[in-house]
Amino acid sequence: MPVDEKIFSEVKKIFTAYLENKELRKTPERFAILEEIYSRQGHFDVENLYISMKNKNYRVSRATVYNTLDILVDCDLVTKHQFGKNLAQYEKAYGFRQHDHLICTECNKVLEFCDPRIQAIQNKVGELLQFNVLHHSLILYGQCSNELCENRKKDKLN
Amino acid sequence: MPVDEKIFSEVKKIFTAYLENKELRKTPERFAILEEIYSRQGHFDVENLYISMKNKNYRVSRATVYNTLDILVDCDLVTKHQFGKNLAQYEKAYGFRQHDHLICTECNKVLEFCDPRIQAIQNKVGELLQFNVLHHSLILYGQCSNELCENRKKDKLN
DNA sequence: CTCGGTGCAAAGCTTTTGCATCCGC
DNA sequence: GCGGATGCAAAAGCTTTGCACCGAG
Repeated sequence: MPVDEKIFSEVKKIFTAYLENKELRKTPERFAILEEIYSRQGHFDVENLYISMKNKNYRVSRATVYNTLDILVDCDLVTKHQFGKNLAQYEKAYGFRQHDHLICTECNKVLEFCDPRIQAIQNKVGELLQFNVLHHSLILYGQCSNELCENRKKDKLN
Repeated sequence: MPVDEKIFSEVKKIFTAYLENKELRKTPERFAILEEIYSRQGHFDVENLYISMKNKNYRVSRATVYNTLDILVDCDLVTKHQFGKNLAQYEKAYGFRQHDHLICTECNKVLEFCDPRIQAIQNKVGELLQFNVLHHSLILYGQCSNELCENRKKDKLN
């Protein structure tokens, strides 16, 4: 079984268990959305996802996409990001290493990185301020190196 | 001179220099907005700020508030946050220690903290990925201790 | 006097809501 | 069959835009 299918079957089990536990209905739309998300690469927003499903002639509404994403975020199968814009970005979360983001303020490129010290900070701050820290969001903003930054290339041409 | 007035006079100088450097006009609205921001405590959103100024019978428009906030964020006198909601939160940034945030997912309380290791992470990741990291946003999400969490208190009463 | 900035209102976008219909349990 | 979930469209909420007028340089 390919890695992706293996992950998807695990994810489906987790989602099923979560829905049963919360006494929510196991509708075909919810599983179709989950499948669509896990077949994608990288970040996406609600409109992307909605259009993709429409293009596959799947009958869904935006309302259901929003509803299902909320549930998937709740059960940690999907992560929601607010990268400074007013458009929520989402990302599949199971079976992929937890990571943080680095965003180029010039070309909007998003890179990912991991640093174990963040976990340490999370623990220390939680202890200090008596908070039960469950998750975090760390975004570094800057400019990527000249060779890679598309906007700077354009600037040079002008 | 009180601390706040001293800070405000410094901030005004910085803003003036920035506007001159960028060849932007030094309009009374821009300085009134800056003053209103620096006379506030904690976080605020555009509507808060707009209403406050209206209540003081100052004639401003939302458009000007948005425009001026963009400029103030550009020159680092104001910080913009997206705390997971689709409503931008702002905060004065000069003369106050740089810090990060801890948000209670139950009662939405926002605490602040500092940890020098974040600077180290920022430097290391920047070097590793060839990024010129300029600033960051770290938000920890969790639940505050029972005694402090208003929502849990309410839950207990019900 | 010029043209950037402002106020106001309208438009734009993302997200939420209301309601009739549908279908999982 | 009941009541939660869905689809659709309308509404809501934040932000941006267009345009006439104002005023900083």
